[in-house]
Amino acid sequence: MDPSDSYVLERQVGFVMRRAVQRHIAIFSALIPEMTPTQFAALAKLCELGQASQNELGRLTSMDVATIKGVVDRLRARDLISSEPLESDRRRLMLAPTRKGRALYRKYAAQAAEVTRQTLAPLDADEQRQLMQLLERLI
Amino acid sequence: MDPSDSYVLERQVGFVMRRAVQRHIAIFSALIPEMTPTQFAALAKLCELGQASQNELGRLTSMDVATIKGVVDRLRARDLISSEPLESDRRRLMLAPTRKGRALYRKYAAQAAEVTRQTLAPLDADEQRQLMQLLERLI
DNA sequence: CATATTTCGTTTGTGTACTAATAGACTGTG
DNA sequence: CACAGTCTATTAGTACACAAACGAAATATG
Repeated sequence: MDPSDSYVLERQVGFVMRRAVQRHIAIFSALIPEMTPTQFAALAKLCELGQASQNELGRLTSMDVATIKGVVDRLRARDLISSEPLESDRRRLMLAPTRKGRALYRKYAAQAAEVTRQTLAPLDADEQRQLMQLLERLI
Repeated sequence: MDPSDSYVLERQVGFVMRRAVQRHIAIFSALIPEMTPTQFAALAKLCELGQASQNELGRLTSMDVATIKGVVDRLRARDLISSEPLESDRRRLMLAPTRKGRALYRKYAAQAAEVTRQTLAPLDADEQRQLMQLLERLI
């Protein structure tokens, strides 16, 4: 049997999702050139929480330990978050947004919501809700 | 205004898509440990076409010129594809799957389709079709 | 109390993915 | 023919993303 009977690249979810993510990232970096989507996600979650350990922040933003470390390093290098070892558990590194980090978050929070709007713009309101619900059920 | 009124990480398409892609990649690498999704996409498209230039293959698999180069390098290093400068246009690098590459593609084509099935498994047939159509309209 | 297990952060290595810059080769137009 | 613009591939640099392995610290269990 011709393998192409069972496999057509363009019909695979992975391929379609990869392309959709590419478009989303392009929109994001046009609207928020100062940061990557991942960096913004980490900063936003940390602003929402006030503070969190690195590990915790990674879990809440769905980032691997190695990934969150890199993201935290870059945010800290830009003085957007601060880190301090925890007294009561010296394995843990408590993170908190700096004043500068909170300001940047406030500056871009509306823009970040706009990124979602533009990404979903080809769909009407009903379809947007459907897509989000279907995607959430894939996780 | 509290920024969290307009921005909630978990409600952003980018975040939800990133998580869905993470799950998809986990399923892929469980079923096809020998190759990454990107490498399989390139190999599959090349098997479908018979041959293509590096640039052309990149366009057809939605990979940047720098990205497709790395993918091609790794496939060539494993002797899954061959490359040769084109006589009639010495800028172009013609690629073709090797016998080994075609064999590997045949071996995994059905598995790759199974990856899509497992990724979409939480949805019924109708919802699967809906999701694919909605995602395609985002591109 | 002692030790087995778990947790947290780090490091290394591999593989996308993009930008920007460069060089070489082709094409079209004056 | 000349040369401006375009196309192709490469390189360098930055940033996720995951696996695997490690040490240090905390916790659980006997």
